[in-house]
Amino acid sequence: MASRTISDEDLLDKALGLFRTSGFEGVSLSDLSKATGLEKASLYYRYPGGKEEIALAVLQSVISWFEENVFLPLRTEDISVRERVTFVAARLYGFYGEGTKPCVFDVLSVPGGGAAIAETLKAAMQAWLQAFTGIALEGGFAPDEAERRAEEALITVEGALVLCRALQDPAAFRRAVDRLPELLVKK
Amino acid sequence: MASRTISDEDLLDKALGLFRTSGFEGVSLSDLSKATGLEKASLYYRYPGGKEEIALAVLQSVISWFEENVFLPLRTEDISVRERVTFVAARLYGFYGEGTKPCVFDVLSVPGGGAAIAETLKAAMQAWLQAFTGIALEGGFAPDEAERRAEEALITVEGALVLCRALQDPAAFRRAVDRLPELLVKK
DNA sequence: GTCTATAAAGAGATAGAC
DNA sequence: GTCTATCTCTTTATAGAC
Repeated sequence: MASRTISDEDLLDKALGLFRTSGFEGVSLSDLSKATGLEKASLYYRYPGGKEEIALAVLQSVISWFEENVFLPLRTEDISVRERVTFVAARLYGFYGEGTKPCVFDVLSVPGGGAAIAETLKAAMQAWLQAFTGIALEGGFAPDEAERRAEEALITVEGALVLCRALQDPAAFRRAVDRLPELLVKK
Repeated sequence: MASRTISDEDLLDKALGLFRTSGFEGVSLSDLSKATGLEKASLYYRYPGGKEEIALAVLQSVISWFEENVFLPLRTEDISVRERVTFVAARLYGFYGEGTKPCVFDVLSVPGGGAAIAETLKAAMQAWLQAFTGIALEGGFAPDEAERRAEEALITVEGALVLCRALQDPAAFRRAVDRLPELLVKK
């Protein structure tokens, strides 16, 4: 029963599922082993840095997803500014499982994962903020107002996900996502 | 060197400091022992249920704080509606260390603490939502709009704290708290 | 009511076979 | 490249002295 190999992509996807719901400290190598079908030693072969390196790779894969599905579409001028925001809102709605799946940026920002994770996280949030600021500028707001609204939009997404998790009810996330176009595009 | 006793209040306050920053899984009994000055066996004597019972007691003490400093002031008719919101905003600003201290409702909503914690958390968030809805009604909004605004206000507080933690910068919380009066009171 | 001491289970991590 | 086996440290939890 040799090589029950799993692709890096699938592996990180399984790991993402664990980390985003249980957090860094809440996930053990045994959990990762069970979820991926790889023994612990095999996980160390692929990620010599252990759990921290896996979490960091998860984070980077999520950042790639954002670049492709959020940051890039917001800059793509094929469609109107409002349509871009609506498109991205739909992507985010899916990525967060209609409000049922926590934000890995939020959950992994709880200390325990080490400095590399904290710094990667910080950069990711800054990039997200910048992307929202950019579209708000294109949406017709003055620079200061655009920054304010980008921050409010990001707060809305993250805050709604916290609310949904605590209330055990995803409904607030639907309403939050629906607010994004009004927040980022001037009428 | 016998009874280096610590009051329940001080004990839970130390425990709150640990849980709100590191989460349930990120805090060990050794951490609690160091922070409180009590040996682990003594912690079990006071809280036979161990870490879960301590976290639950922490949660209940925070809920008591909210009843006294948020829910009750919002209902107290000595001062104007707007003044009540401003007062509560200032209390929240202090409780969250000007944006430097995470929300224990957020952090403890990550699974791992057991069902009792999850249910207590849910009830706490519902109570907070209800308190904000009440003041928004008094603030001059129609029932539907009051509910919407209460949710948005709660999302703003929680989301801003997530942002501050990830960005390692408390500035957004100041702006979030300042938005509460406009959100909950009609001009 | 707090302590020391320790049990039992689980964690992260590595050696070496295949 | 994945496995089995094992090592060490930390975890939760309890027994029993004071």
